[in-house]
Amino acid sequence: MVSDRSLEVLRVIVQDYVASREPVGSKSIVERHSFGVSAATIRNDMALLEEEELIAAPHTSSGRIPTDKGYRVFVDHLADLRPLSPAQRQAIETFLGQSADLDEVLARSVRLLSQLTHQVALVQYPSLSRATVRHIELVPLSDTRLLSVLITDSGRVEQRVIELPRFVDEQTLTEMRARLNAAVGGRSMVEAAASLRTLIWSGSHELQPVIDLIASTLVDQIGANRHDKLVMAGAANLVRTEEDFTGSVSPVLDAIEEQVVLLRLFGEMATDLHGVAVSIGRENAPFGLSETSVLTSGYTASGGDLARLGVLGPTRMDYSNNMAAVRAVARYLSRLLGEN
Amino acid sequence: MVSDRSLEVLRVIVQDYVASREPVGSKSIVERHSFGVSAATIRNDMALLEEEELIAAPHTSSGRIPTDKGYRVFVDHLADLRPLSPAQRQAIETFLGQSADLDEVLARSVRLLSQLTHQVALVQYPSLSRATVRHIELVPLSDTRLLSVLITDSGRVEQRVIELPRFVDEQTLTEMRARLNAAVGGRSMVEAAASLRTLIWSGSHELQPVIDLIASTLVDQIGANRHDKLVMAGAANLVRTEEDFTGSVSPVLDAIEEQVVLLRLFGEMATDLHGVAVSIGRENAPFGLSETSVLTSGYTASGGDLARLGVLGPTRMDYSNNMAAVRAVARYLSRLLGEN
DNA sequence: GATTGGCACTCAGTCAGTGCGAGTGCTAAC
DNA sequence: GTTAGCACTCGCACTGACTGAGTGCCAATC
Repeated sequence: MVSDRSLEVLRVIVQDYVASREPVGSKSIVERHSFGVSAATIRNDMALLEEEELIAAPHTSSGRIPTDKGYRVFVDHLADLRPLSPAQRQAIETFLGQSADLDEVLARSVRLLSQLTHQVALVQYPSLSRATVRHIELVPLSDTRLLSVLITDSGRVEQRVIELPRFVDEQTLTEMRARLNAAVGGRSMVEAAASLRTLIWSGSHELQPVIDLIASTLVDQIGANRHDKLVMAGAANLVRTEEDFTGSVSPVLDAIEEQVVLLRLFGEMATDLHGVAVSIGRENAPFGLSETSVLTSGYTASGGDLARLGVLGPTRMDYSNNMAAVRAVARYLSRLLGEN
Repeated sequence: MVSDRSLEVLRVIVQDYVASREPVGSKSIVERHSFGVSAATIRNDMALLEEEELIAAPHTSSGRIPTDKGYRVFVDHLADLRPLSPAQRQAIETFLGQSADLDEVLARSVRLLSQLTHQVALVQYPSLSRATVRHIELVPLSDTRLLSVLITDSGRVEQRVIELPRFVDEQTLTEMRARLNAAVGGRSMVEAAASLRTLIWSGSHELQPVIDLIASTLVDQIGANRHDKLVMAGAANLVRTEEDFTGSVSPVLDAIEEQVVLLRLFGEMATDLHGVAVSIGRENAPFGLSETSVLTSGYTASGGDLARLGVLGPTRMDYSNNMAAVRAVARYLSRLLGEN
């Protein structure tokens, strides 16, 4: 069994290795930390940790570095969620303080997060699922082109251009607009979609195909879950930490340009709702990210819509700081978007 | 004076160096190309080219590589705009064939371009300047929160959430909506903004501040030129070509995350309208991109709105292919968006 | 005058050999 | 359980010799 001191040794190994990028040896531990015991004792502890596969030696005779399992224990039991520095808090305030539309807020959040953590930051768009339809607008762009705009009570807007099979006059359009709004206004997205699917046009029969087309486009807009969209920032940070990857970073860069992969990863990490979920190294192997760690946290937008944000970087990262940053930004974003 | 054959030598030096990443020597030239002269003659030509600073030797005794100036001559006089392969044409068709909204089209274009060129691709959002206002919609989100939606005839939509100082009933809102639409409907962006700035509320005096607030927000929306926005894809390609940069790629990655820089660069390259503009190596020094080349071309969206797209990569790149790809995507995009 | 063959010279890259030092593992003593 | 001592390992940095691609120049040739 690993003793308390052994765990303490693991902690300083993780901390020192993260700070210095160099395998840490027993001697440097007793130099830098006051354990009150000699290097030999530390060595015994390290032998224990190695037996448990919490640390490993890159070469036969060199310092030790944490394994994925070691990081896991560190994150689960040893990491103190270091509170953000005043400067960092300040950064969040000034960065997100000014109000703006959703796109803008998320774009700023992701940049902020990448600056706070020096890693690649990711923010998922909130799902539309729980919102209700506030308003539908139909705007003629030309004789046979129509812009349909769907507005939800959370203030989100989806637009789509529709090619009409035939000309529709302004008068009819007004009627259609009224009819559509009556059918969906105030309803939840699911209800609204159902209502649209069975919409019957009370006027001229010839217009039924037109209204069908519009309705199906709107259903499409409702279904166009922005949940499958995410924004990213700080790719440069990956290159800066290139030495932390045994191979090349380019497969990692490939993976993070493949949004689908990241979304699946985000999905699987959705267990822990408001805490920070951490997935380390080989745990991410199914996503082609076996040398990276991913920290995510959930945030809630208006209407209880849920999404995640997080950072991605080499397993050798400052978990304490990054977890705190992810949590702080998620909370701040929840507050900012929850106000609606 | 550099003879015709010398220029031909420059061409093959550029081509071979781009293909092999290795300095090319006189011997390998006569081996791979049928000049009908001996290596010694080629050497004389190369001495000429070196005198003109079109090629340079990395080490005293090694093959030669093109200088920035050499690439410039190559691009201006020697590059044949190699037509895209059928597979590439096919890719463009399938990638951009399906209709979708602007965001989606641009997102696809940028990915396509990065795949065709294996470089970082950039697409600027078209400016709103020449569009006219089609419609303004005001949607109450709560008692004191209002969503203002601005729709242009090019089918673009700008939204903004407004905090009202006081409650405004549905009736009044309808009047305001009508008033605003009357003031701006069908007008160009510039005219609409002017009209909004001087808008007087004919009803209750108490509501003047409210309409002022809404009007100023709308002016803001009009001014929110999306021209200052661009999308990027293929950052991974930069890392893959890392060896082509003498130093690190990380300053380059920094620069391309700084959208402002790229937009300024795009702005300065706006000379050549429909051709492909090329900026090579040190020509980009003011933007911190002195080891990269940028190829851009303009495209036109609906209403004559103009924007640029292009690729960015190491000076050692396949100019012929990339220029052709940039031009092809720009043309296709113009056709796709111009239809509106 | 352009082209060519010949030849000495340069220099980056590679590879093996060497010495150094940080760090371990083990054992015996405390 | 802790400590000191010591032999051993092995990555790393350094060195020096060697190789080969490639040049520059000159005299001969077309």
